[in-house]
Amino acid sequence: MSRCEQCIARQLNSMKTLTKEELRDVAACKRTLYFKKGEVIFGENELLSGVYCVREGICKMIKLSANGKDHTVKLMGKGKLIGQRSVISEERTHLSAVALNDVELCYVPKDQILGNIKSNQEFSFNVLQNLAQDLREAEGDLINMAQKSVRQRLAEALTYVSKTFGETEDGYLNVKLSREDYASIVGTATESAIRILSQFKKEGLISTSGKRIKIEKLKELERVE
Amino acid sequence: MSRCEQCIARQLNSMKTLTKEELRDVAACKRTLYFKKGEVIFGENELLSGVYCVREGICKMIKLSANGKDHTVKLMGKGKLIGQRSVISEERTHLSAVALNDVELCYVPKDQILGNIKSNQEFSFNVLQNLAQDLREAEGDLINMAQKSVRQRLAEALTYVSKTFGETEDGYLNVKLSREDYASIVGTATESAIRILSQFKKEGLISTSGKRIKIEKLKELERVE
DNA sequence: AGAAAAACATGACAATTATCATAGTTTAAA
DNA sequence: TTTAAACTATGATAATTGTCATGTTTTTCT
Repeated sequence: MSRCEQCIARQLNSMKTLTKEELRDVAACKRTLYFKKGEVIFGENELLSGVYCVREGICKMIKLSANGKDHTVKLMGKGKLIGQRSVISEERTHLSAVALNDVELCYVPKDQILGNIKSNQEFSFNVLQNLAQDLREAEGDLINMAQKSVRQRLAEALTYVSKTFGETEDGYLNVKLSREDYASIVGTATESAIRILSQFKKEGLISTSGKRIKIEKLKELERVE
Repeated sequence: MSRCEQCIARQLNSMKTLTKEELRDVAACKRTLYFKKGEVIFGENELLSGVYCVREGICKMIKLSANGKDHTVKLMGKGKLIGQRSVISEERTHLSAVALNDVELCYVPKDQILGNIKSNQEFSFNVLQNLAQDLREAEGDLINMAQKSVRQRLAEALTYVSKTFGETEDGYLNVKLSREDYASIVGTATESAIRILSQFKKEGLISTSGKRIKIEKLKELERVE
């Protein structure tokens, strides 16, 4: 009952370079897993025996800190591969993966992935390009953290969520994140995130309905100082 | 007159997985370049036609910011490959590379590198593992920036420089960095870096002689709060 | 629908970090 | 060796961000 050929993920990541036969082998050993909002897919310092491909929903990659306030390093939406880095470098995980909402994941054993890396040149190069891209993004985030204010970072987080995960017909962000989530992404205290979002509201840059957020002035938000 | 076989860099990066023949081809098209302290190897948003391998000296990868204060993303010592990411992802550079002291670089055209990636599975996988490693480090830096104080980050920068580039027989750091350099690495104002280094001195964690720095109490420095 | 829990909001204050100013030191170049 | 330039040092003050406390609103669960 393998349907890897039609899987959305195949359109979105390195899997698209696999041949029909390779894909059939992946399908043969994959498993579909479901996690509810808040459930932990894996923790820090774990050995992974495979990678997870996000088929539905969003996961957050987080790092716990001493004071209990964790930092969200990145959000993984549809088609993203989780655990790829750890499997490739054969190290333990250094981040946890947590379901941000209800998610459906496709689990592929690492031997299958590594096997394809060794045997399929195109797949291997595609994974390489993906990692290079991830690296660029990580360095970009690092620079943002170093050079921009909390206010700027929060504005960017909003536009990022809008662009990456889209908006409903009435203009609200598709993804519901709590203020605490935003604080964790931006790297600030929850109260600071709340305060700044309140400012954005007063300035008319965004509006809210409950915890739903709507970006009113994208251009201005992108130019926040 | 190719001496790639003996090159120090061959011990330290993916080049070590190349066959004798491949290495000979690399040697045939490589060029050795020299840059004096402060000279720019390449700037931001440039297209690279090859990668640079550090044979002697240290380069810093920096990102310019609006206010003129740039951020040092990483230091590249002996054996590190500069520009690898941009060449692999076929994007423009997003960082500049600047000589931190006098450096000797080995330039290898990108076709040579990409060719080896396509043809030598072991080389390709090694590059993959290197990128995965770089990614882990970048994410680690991001988390440090988000979760730690300037004081903690500066303490880490000192131990990092000590571990990575070593010390002279009399215990001073091999690499001479200005306070401004440290500030740029840590992501803070130069005055703040100066102030905190002064504190470290008062606390006996380090001592200085001119701009040379000696770590006196490594353990305590690693545990700075 | 109603109660409990979670999330949001905001004030007051503290801590950290940045900025500006000014002076002393070290380094490097003439 | 002298002299300018660069770097280091430190105080005073401002700006940003974090913490604690408290009350309100929204969501969730029964």
